[in-house]
Amino acid sequence: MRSAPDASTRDRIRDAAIAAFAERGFDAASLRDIAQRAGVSAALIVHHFGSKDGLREECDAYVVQALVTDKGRLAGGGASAMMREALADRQRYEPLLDYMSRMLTSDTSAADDLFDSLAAATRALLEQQAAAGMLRLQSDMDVTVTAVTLYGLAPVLLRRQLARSLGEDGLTEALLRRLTLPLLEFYTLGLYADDSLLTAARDALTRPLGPHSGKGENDPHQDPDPPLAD
Amino acid sequence: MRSAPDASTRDRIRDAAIAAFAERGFDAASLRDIAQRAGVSAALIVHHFGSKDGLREECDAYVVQALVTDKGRLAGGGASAMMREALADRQRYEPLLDYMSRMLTSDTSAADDLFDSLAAATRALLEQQAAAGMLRLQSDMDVTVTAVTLYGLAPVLLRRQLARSLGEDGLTEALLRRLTLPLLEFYTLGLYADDSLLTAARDALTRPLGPHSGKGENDPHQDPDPPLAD
DNA sequence: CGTCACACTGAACAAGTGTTTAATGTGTTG
DNA sequence: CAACACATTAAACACTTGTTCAGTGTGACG
Repeated sequence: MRSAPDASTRDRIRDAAIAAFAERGFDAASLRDIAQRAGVSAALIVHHFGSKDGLREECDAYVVQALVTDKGRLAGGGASAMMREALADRQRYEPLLDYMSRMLTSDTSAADDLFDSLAAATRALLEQQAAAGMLRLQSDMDVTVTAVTLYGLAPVLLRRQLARSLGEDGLTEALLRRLTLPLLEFYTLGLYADDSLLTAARDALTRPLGPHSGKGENDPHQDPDPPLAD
Repeated sequence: MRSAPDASTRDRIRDAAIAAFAERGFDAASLRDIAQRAGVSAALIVHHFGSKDGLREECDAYVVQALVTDKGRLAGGGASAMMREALADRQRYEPLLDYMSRMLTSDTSAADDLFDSLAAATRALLEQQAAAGMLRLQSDMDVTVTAVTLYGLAPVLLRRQLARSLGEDGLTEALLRRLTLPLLEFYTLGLYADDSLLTAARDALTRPLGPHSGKGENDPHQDPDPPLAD
């Protein structure tokens, strides 16, 4: 993350730290590395932020604010808006997305806050669409909100694999264009042509108790995602 | 000549390393930490694996094999089978899932191999279902395969957030049960009640050139996931 | 002017890192 | 037995880490 040349020293350090943490991870990025990027001494970082952990906390807070709070950027669009923004100003947002990815898979409370914000934005969007009659009736809205949030985040967390798997070089505009229709078809029509899997799972779940209630090889419940065809 | 090398010590070190890497990350897990878990000295690890990086490579390979190759565990079920297995033998698979999560978001070729294996398993499953007439016609099968793989992985990578967000404590069986129907409904019926978003995106994409082809505020293309209601 | 505050630095420090070395045991083999 | 191969270790090594320390420069304010 490159900050404006006239940015305050504190801000330059923070931006350099975000870039370094995003690029190499919190442990691997050293204070001296960050200091060099920011053009200052390592001691000055401690002077300003108290400790490396203090620096991290400030970076966490800044990234959350930049991605969520700031301008209510996500309030309207969920994770998709994030990716569009990232494309529009790639130099600026790429480190933020990298940072966010590392954050979301870490066990920090800042990660929890970020995810909650994203989920809240997703919920707001879905409720707005539900009010407009665009949404199919959901059997468990909390699960839907969480799942849609997860599914919106997956291409960001795994964007390297996503791009590589489809022969693109990063989240290019061409790639997003190629994803658009298939994903919208998925969201509109689903993946399956009939409801055989669905009704089978429904039957299995409503059956009070299986033949032998233990966890056999063929569990009654289908599960997250590519559900099995039994 | 040489009696069969005492594999048990090597294996104990490898397993301790996988647990340590999964728990604290590759950088944060020290050789001495791993050595202590395995009940050996740090020097012995280097003796057996050459270096910490050598140890990592062996752990990577082992995890890939345990998750993918071994018994063709995933060949039939994609990421969903993984989670079911993880539930069935939690003590054993939890470190593997943690390790896999860190692996998939790292920039190693082992991560690429793992993802390719998972995608191949997903493709096999989808093609089998397509042959059985269960699948809706896909406009871009490669995108579908990649997306379904991503969506299957998301609950694993973000399982902490998934569980926390739904008030559960980890990937419990109760949580998987609760996810089953909503997700299958999603895969069977989609999220939206009509195709307004879909046709709007189709129109926008097939329109040869927009009013001003630059990247304006309202891009022609919808994008990954919670698509905007324009 | 003095002095107070503070951004800022190079050098040093203690702790931890991966790795090397020299040595010890221990079993197998000729 | 002697000779060797090899698992195993404690100790040392060179290096990096986050942090501290003692100081320098500079600008504001009396």
